Amino acid sequence: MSSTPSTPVVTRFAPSPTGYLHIGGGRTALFNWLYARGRGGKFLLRIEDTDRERSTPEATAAILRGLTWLGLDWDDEVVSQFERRDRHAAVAHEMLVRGTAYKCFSTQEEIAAYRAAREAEGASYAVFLSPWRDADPASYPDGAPYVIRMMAPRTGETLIDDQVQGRVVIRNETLDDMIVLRSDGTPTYMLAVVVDDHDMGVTHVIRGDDHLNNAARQQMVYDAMGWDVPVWAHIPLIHGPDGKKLSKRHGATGVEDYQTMGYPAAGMRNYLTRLGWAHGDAEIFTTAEAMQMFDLSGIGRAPARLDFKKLENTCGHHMALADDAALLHELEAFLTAAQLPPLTDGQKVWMERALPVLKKSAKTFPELIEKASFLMIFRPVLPDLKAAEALDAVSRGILRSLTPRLQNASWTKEALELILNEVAAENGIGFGKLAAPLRAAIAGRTVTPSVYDMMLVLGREETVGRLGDALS
RNA sequence: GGCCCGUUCGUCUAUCGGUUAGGACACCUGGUUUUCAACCAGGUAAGAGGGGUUCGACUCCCCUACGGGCUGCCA
Repeated sequence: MSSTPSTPVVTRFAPSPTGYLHIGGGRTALFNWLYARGRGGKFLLRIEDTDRERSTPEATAAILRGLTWLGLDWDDEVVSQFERRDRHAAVAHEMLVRGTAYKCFSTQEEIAAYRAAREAEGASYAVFLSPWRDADPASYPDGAPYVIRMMAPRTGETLIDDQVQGRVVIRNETLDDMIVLRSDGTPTYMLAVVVDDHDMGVTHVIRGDDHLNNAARQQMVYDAMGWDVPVWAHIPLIHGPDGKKLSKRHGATGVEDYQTMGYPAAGMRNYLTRLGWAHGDAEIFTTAEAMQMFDLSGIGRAPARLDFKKLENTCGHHMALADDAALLHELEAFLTAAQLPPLTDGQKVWMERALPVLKKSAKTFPELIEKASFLMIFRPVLPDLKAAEALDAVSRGILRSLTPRLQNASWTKEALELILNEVAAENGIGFGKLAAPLRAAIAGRTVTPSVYDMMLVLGREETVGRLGDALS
């Protein structure tokens, strides 16, 4: 590896804008981001939009949104690969001058025929060997279209010294002279990535292991141009819960899907970091801690399966750990993203009071809202079937005796505790028998946070009001 | 087909030749308790199979099986 320890780290994420940000891509971006940020380096973003047929500005916007939601910020301007096509072409021609590439006039039909013939011979592999590789320029056909092919070594082997996969050896005879410039003058991906990574000063290429084989060919381009080869780190792809490659039939594959499902971003980052990477027994950590700990050697070599239960658990920890004000903001952002009605001013006040308690037991925003349902509803509260059952005649009588005492109580947990215990004792019932109808009257349902927490959040006026509604 | 990569509890993983193979999620049991959670304590559960190397293999090598990737004038 040519980059010395003193070289500042530069990583990049380079998605193709052909759809939303895939969860696997999100994790790749996260790894690159953590690696750079943990070392005071740069994290760059490049959009690989050279395929004009499939690239759309909407997809680019979706990718940036996904990264932003995940909390991954990038340095410098976003680079468009397409806009750099002239530079790519210039490099291809420079390779021609250097004698590390050549013009090939073979047509696609000729290439197909070549392969078919080799296969008919029973050849184990059929890399195309261009007849123009060693041709005399004098024999070039006039004005015929041509591609520029890299003059790859035909013998020996190429070594990829990969930080995750180890030393991977690829025999050069299994690699063909790949095309670097198409007959229409546009660069191919293999050329464009190398030129861009070099020009952008990328020192560490951390990407999916579907590129592991490509690395060998790309390394040849670096060599052909006399450029420093970056540090390689090819990480395994994420699989679905069934161990198969993650695809649409698994459901959520886009980063934004996870946002609308209500996972907090911090939990998502933690989970994604831990998926396929480990640092001893560290499980729950902040992003700052992740930056400290993250290293290439901790990345596993086997594809990891997505586990929603663990994702939820991890998110639960981060929900509980979250700063209240920040959590409220994220909750509001979630409501918007999920196209749910925003909080009213009154609900917001209650939510601020409820958050310190509710966040401890919720794993996702939908769950948080579910637990906060008692403050999302308006008077008069309509009890559901079970709540109505809890409000039988006897219970209503007891609540009736409770109400006046609440009107004069100081609104603290201790004072309320005293009153409720007294009322329960006076009626010769356990606290549970009192809490059930009280809960039903306040929340209209039988599963809620603690009655004290609800009363404290709602305040005296609302609590007494709801009791009155239920008893009238 | 060829080439490349991978395989430890159900899942994510620790281990980097010598451990009762550890942790986390999930699951089960118990505790706490005003409901549901949360929380606390405990428990079940793993080295794909077969050969080597070695005093000793989860760890190193080979084969097989299974999974994945690449094999484009896509990225």
